[in-house]
Amino acid sequence: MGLRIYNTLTRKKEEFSPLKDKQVRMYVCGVTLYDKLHLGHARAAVVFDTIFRYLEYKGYKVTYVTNFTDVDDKMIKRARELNTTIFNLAERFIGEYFEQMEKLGVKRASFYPRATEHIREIIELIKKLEEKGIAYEKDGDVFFRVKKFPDYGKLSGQSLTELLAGVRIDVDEKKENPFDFALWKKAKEGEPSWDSPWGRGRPGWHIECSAMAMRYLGESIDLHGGGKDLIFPHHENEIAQSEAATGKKFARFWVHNGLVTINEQKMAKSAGNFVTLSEALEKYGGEVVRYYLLSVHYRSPLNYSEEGLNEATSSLERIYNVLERIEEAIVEEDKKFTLKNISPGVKRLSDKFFDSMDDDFNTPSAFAAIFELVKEANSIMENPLDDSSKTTLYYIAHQIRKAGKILGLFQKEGNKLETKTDKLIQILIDVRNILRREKRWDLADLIREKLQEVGIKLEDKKDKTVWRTFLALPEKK
RNA sequence: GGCGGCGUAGCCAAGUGGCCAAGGCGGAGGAUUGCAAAUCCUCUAUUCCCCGGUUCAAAUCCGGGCGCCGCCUCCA
Repeated sequence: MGLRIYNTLTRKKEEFSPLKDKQVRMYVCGVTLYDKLHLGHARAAVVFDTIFRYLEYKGYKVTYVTNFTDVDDKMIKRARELNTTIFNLAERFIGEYFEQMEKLGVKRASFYPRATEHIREIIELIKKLEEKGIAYEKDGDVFFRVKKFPDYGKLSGQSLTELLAGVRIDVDEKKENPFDFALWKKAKEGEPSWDSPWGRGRPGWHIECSAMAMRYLGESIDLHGGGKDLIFPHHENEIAQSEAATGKKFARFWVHNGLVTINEQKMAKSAGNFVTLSEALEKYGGEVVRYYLLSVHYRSPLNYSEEGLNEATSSLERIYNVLERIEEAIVEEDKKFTLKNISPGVKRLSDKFFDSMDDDFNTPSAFAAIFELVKEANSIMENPLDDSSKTTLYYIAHQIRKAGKILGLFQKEGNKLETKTDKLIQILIDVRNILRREKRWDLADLIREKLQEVGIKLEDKKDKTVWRTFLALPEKK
């Protein structure tokens, strides 16, 4: 079955295929490096990372580019407030960005271009538009003439006339049309600026993405992504600039993730309602946050709640529990399977995972498939195990790990403490079991409680006691 | 005002014409257990915001309400 992706441009799910055989060129609008990341940024990063991973799983060679906006009004303002330069500011937030992305299990993209490092490409692109009569210069600013691009509005589903009817943007005297947008901005006193044919200045926001996407991926790309809030005007303008300049279709699939809300309102710095990514990571750990972000379909809004994160913790714990139980139940030589030894029912469940992912990356449905496998495995382990059930168990564990690799989850290994600690825990367990035999429950329970406090959980089975760490929780120092 | 979207159990959340409306969290009861944890079994939406309509058949399509959200200005 083929992968189907919802395309904002056509407003329907379409069969995905790249322009060039098995190569996918994908560009996702990244972040502006002026402040801390919040959960909204995390969502976009995790969603597109999952898409990236799934495309690779499907056998595509993916070139994934996501940019850093390192020059704009906010950067300049922030740098001034902190009495530093936009370059220092950028360095600082890039460091933080990668640190947090790693915790979220976000793989490195192929390239992370920065606007300030592509001024030449940006200028070239603007010149091209100027030559075609699509861009016009006015007192050192350069604007895009939207009237010259008949398709303007095709992504957001609004025609220029409709847009003009509801116009509430400040009318800029320099612009011929209120929807004309800046390609190049004349430098004001003390602002970072670069030489250009129109004098000292800096790029407008939208142009950097067009220039960098083309620089790394070519004039036509397969998939372009970002948050839903970027559809208009950012992506609309990217299309206009790029297609006006090249005469070619800029991106075939436009993919937009839903926004994170809090109390049903969009999470945003300006409104003051946001949860920083660092707070969430600290409290719940990267894997729980990632699970939480993927527990809702990527196009739907996600309303932040602590309960949601707590539920995610419990759910993740359930998955790790079964993986550990299977690990305990089988030995090395059971770790093989041939598909024909697996019952059709179990196979169907693992297919359901991939069918769900094929259906516009339906992760909630994919999780359901995983939980059905979890139930099946636990259920098998209620009874004495024979070769066939061990094979099935291994198959299930294998499939869950495989699914986890795509989702960026379930990759931790349990009970992996250094041998000495391992032995110490075993000593405590042995002592405790002696106490239990002598029915000295108070002491036995005390040992269990104390171990729990340091993150080690004991489970008394029929004939043995096993210990686990809390894999779903953030590591405590 | 224009454009896009949402409303499914206590909570989260799939499902867009047809078996008993997935799955998770939580809760209740039972099994197991010294207790706990983990796990299993049963139960927890005769019904999908409301009202009409189309159809043999609708949560799913159409019309009309009500409520909510996003974009139209920087924003993942």
